[in-house]
Amino acid sequence: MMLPDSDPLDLDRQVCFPLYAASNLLNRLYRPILAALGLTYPQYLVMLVLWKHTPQTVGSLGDMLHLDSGTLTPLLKRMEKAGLISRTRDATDERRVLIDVTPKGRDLKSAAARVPEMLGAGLDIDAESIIELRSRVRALVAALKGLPVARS
Amino acid sequence: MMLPDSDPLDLDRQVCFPLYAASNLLNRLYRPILAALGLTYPQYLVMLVLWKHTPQTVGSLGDMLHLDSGTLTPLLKRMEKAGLISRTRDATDERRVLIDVTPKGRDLKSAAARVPEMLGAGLDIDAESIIELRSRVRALVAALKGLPVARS
DNA sequence: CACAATATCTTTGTATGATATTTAATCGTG
DNA sequence: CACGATTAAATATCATACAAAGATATTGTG
Repeated sequence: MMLPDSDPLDLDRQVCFPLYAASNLLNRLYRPILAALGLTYPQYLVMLVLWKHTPQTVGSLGDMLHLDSGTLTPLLKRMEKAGLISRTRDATDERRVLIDVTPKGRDLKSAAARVPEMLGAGLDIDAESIIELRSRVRALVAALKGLPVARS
Repeated sequence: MMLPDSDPLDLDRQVCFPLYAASNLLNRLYRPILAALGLTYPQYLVMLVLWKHTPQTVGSLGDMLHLDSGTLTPLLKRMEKAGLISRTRDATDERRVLIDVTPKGRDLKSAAARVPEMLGAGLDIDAESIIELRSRVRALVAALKGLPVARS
């Protein structure tokens, strides 16, 4: 994605590149903090969803996190192996797999509550900037989801 | 007293999640377009740098793209195998590897010039929003780079 | 000059993510 | 009810990313 001025191949003019870099850098920042909980960042996102509402299907998790089953299935299997969640075929519709938190997964919630503040700690950015940024990025995500998906 | 919407574990309140989602969605959008050029998104970023200034070392590419050599080395090897770049030990300092574009890599530039406009095409976002977003994300990236790296 | 500290890149192991393909279950329609 | 179309997950393959460890080369300092 590009702004309508000058050299279209200038890294500094790209909008996507800072987003890509920010995503990588944030993941790097989260990693050691979440590792203490035995989680990766996408696994943490799955837990956030499950702590709000359970059970979820692989598909409903994918809708919320914008990921598909090809990514989620192996990730959820690792979480199951770690004892954080359970995966059960839905008796009503055997195509679906229901994802639920285990007691161990539920226990993690209190420790996770401190994660957001730990992240913000060293970050030299004011609240207004963060809120404005969040609003702008959300608008972009909405626009990206609204795009007609190219059918092959 | 805690307001109901101030739950720190609410997915909707996170700043990082929209950034993560936007990055994934953008990569998904870029993929088919760049595939026509035989590039992935990070490979495209490497080419953007090289088209501006050459040669680069693995380290200088990493500084600019915020990636480390553990990510770049295999990526650059694939690009070398594809004939887009060359990798040569620096005779002056044998620790360093100089990365340069091949004629084939240089030829790709004209085709790549149309990539940015192809991306923006279906996106329903006005220029002001994009500029504001870019500015905010850049500030975040700068703040993230300014953080003291947590030593384990 | 010796040699420990540093710098640069590579390798290894683990975990994402993406697309395409496959498998199994359910739905819709004649 | 039959059966093709659709849906939901799982699987296969490829390419990132990261941390940590390893291999070389260079630098700095006594």
